[in-house]
Amino acid sequence: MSAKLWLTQLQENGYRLTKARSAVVEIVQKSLRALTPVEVYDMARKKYRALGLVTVYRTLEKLEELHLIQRVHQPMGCQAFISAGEGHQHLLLCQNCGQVAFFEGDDLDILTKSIAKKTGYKIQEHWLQLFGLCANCRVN
Amino acid sequence: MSAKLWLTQLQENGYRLTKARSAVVEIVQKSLRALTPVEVYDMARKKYRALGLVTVYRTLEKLEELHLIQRVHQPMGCQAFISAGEGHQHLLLCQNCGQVAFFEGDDLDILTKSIAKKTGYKIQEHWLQLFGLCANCRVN
DNA sequence: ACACTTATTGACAATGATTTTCATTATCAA
DNA sequence: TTGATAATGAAAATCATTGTCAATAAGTGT
Ligand SMILES: [Mn+2]
Ligand SMILES: [Mn+2]
Ligand SMILES: [Zn+2]
Ligand SMILES: [Zn+2]
Repeated sequence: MSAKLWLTQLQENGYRLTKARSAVVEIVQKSLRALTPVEVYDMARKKYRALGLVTVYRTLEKLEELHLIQRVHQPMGCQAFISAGEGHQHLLLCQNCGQVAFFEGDDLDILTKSIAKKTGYKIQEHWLQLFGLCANCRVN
Repeated sequence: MSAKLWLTQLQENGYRLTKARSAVVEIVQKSLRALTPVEVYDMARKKYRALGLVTVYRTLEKLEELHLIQRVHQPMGCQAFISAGEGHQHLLLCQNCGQVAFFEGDDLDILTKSIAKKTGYKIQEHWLQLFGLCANCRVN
């Protein structure tokens, strides 16, 4: 999905198209690693100087609401966002450079059924996240 | 593990045994759901009125350091702690009452190997967390 | 039991992150 | 072009966490 499409999505949901939003979207959409609000602010201000940090927060809020981005939880902190995968996907994070890869096709059915039986819980959701080293960082 | 054992652990690691710590430990150790620092503060103050919130933070810090508690990440927030499981375990959270259950015996080897091959990543860790309804909340 | 050393405490202040308020501005439908 | 109003950035407010510090209490040795 391109930045243009994100902006369209915003418009289609009744939000106006502004320079501030464009700048934020452009940064977040193409980032390969999760960014914090301040990081987005710093980077996006290179494209649009007048941008305010508050607007970054507000824009991220809307992008999350539209499922265009998702929050990334990490040992070091949980306030970073990354362009969201489509459908049911999971994250694989490089512990060195932060690069995020998506993967799908996990089959946790057997596991969840077994856990459900053992614990008596009705399982409705799961979070799975892998950590490691990306191809680049692995060699260096 | 009992509250008494936690206090012993603290002592064995050179920390002194105090009323403040006892109160915090007693609350956190027996809780079936993850508690935030303020929740711990409110609950522990019923046992020890003079307790300060700062001490709760400091005690939780030490308990985490000794792996007696662990941070719980949830959609609503990531600043709650629960008595830690032993060894490699995962969490199962009740979305209604917050009750936490541990489980082990997940076998993600096949999955991680497949992902490693596909992505080129070297996988070193994983986070797995299940969400659902506990036996009680399921019926009510 | 007592005295001594020093870790621990709670109050308060400082910081950092996020949210709210508000007057001004810019978007977009008419 | 105009007008209604969503969106903006600055500043202030709130909330969570961390740092400072003088007073206190835990544990050690006597
Ligand atoms: Mn999955
Ligand atoms: Mn596991
Ligand atoms: Zn990397
Ligand atoms: Zn429940």
